Amino acid sequence: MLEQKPRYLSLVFDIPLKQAFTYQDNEGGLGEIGKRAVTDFGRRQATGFIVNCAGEPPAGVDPLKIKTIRRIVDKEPIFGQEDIALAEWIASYYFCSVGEALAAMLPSGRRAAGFSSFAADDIDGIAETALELSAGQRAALDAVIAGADEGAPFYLYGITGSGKTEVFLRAAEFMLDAGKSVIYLVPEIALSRQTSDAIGKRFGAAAATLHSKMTPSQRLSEWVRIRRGEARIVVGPRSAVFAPVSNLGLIIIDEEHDGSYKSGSTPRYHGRQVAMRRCAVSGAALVMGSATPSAEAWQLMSDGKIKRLELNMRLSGGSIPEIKAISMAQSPSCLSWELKQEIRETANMGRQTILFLNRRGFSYFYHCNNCGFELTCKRCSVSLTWHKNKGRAICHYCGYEAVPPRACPSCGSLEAGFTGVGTEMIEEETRRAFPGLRIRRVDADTAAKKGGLEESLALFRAGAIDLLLGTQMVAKGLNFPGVRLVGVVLADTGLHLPDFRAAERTFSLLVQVAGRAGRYFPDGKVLVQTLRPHDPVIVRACALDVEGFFKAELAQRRLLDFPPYSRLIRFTLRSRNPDKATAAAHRLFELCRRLLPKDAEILGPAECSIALIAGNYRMQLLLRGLSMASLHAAAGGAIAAYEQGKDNNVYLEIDVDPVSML
DNA sequence: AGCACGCCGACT
DNA sequence: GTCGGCGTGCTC
Repeated sequence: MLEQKPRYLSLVFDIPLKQAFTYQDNEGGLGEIGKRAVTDFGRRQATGFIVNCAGEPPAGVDPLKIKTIRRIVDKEPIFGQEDIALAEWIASYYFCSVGEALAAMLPSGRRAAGFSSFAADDIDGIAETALELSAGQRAALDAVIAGADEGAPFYLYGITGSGKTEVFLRAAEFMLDAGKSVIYLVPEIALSRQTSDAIGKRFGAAAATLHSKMTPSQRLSEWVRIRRGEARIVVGPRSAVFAPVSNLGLIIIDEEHDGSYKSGSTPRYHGRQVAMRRCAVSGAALVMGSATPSAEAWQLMSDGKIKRLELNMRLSGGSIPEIKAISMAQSPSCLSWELKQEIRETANMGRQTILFLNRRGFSYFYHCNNCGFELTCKRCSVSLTWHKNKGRAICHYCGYEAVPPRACPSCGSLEAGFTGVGTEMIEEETRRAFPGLRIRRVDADTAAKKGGLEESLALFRAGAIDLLLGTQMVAKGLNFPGVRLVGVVLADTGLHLPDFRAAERTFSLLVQVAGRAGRYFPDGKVLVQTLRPHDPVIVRACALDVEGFFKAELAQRRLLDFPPYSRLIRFTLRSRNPDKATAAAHRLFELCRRLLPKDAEILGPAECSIALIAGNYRMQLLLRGLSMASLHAAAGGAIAAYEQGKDNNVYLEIDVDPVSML
């Protein structure tokens, strides 16, 4: 009996519409699940993904409205059933459409990571041929191999230079030998030509790389090599977690704590979360690693849900540099006498300095210059942000408002108020203090210019620059042999962002900076300027006391019900019209309140920390609960109801497990 | 998200 | 008199 050809195709599109659209197959009848098709969609043409084929149109579709496909794009399906299932999981977990999820899984993706990676040849000890393993490395590798099919993820916890990379590579080799495929995730910024080249040399033609400097056609050809099974180990950033490998055996997540694993645009997925899902579905092993794990990972390790493997020996025997906190409490200048002295000395030695500012522009927080007191929200424990127009300090989590005290509430000093520090200011002052030095500033603005960052770093490496001044991005490029001194201009700026992860990020950054400094210039010095040299976060970072930090930080998180002791879903409502944004936020709040489970609560609505972006006013609402499942159900219901009576010109953004609260 | 249709303000 | 602002509605 002749099998009836399916004539009706269900297509999804890369737009926020969650429904599928039915089309008739064209004459050739080549429509198949997993292929793309060009269609007439509304008044334009659009490419959609075929997610279903049937002999009859689905019920509820007006047959008169059904159009015919223009053409089928792909000869062979680009997505298998398991890829579509993963996209459906992403769509339901992150509240996006299946089409948006599928688009993100493609090599050219939705906006291909626009970040410019730079030539930090941070090969982190990757050797072309396998090195002799230390006892610690051997034990870790054996554990990974022995437990590879048991299900629980592994975590290689150890300082920079303890040889995590070599263990990752050996585990990868083991999987490749067993006929399986490997995905090796690295943070966006650290991924350089040299890193991928080094891994490429180690694995030869079996390796594929997907990095941000590649052209779309290069990405596509790598993608095809992976799909065909020619490349079985894939190295890349967040989006490489979707690499179309068959017979997945292992996913590696290097620098697990790194924020670039969380997507900043729809679909707002977390690479680690997707990796866990892929591994769970396929039975593959998952191995992560960092010297400074995320609080979530640390908690899972404490609970034994992630197996912790410690690597605590420094292979090269390199020493940890002296890390010193310098109090800026009474300093009239943003460069302390001591830092200036060290810069001068370094220059006299013919060596180089990196000055590190962990935030661009200005940030304001209330601070007492006499005793170090800071104004924070009692409920949310985040800094209150100064609103000049209202004359009030406001909590951006719960909306709490306070009139900032004239005198310090703690010591009564009048030397209290809102302080701000910016890159431009530092640059100006540094140039004034050291007219003879060749100084270069590197930040998002200067890096935006084509090759601006590359050029600066090349000049720095060549010794044509004496002092490099920059933001986060220089932190990962600290492996310049000519550098002697690393100065953190003001550690507090990151510490006082209105974000419950502020301490974690500041700590992590300082430890990473110090770890690298010691690795690449063992005679080096690290000076950390701070308004509060006795702040436990600063003290523990300078002592590289990760255990101590997490003990205190997790106690605090538990007290305030923040992750990892709760889960979050964040709603952002933006509109040109502030009243509409506010009204929409209150309406969504009401809808959430009605559906809210017992073990959950709503924070807000409140203005976002950055309340006005590009003419859009932003309000936020935070759903917090013990289980993501129940939060999810409530959020889903609220969103559906919200979209029924859609307030026009208000855009709703949903962030599940948000990483940045700004 | 696009894209078109549609109705009110300052310009060749 | 029109160009153009963006509010509204729809996409098989």
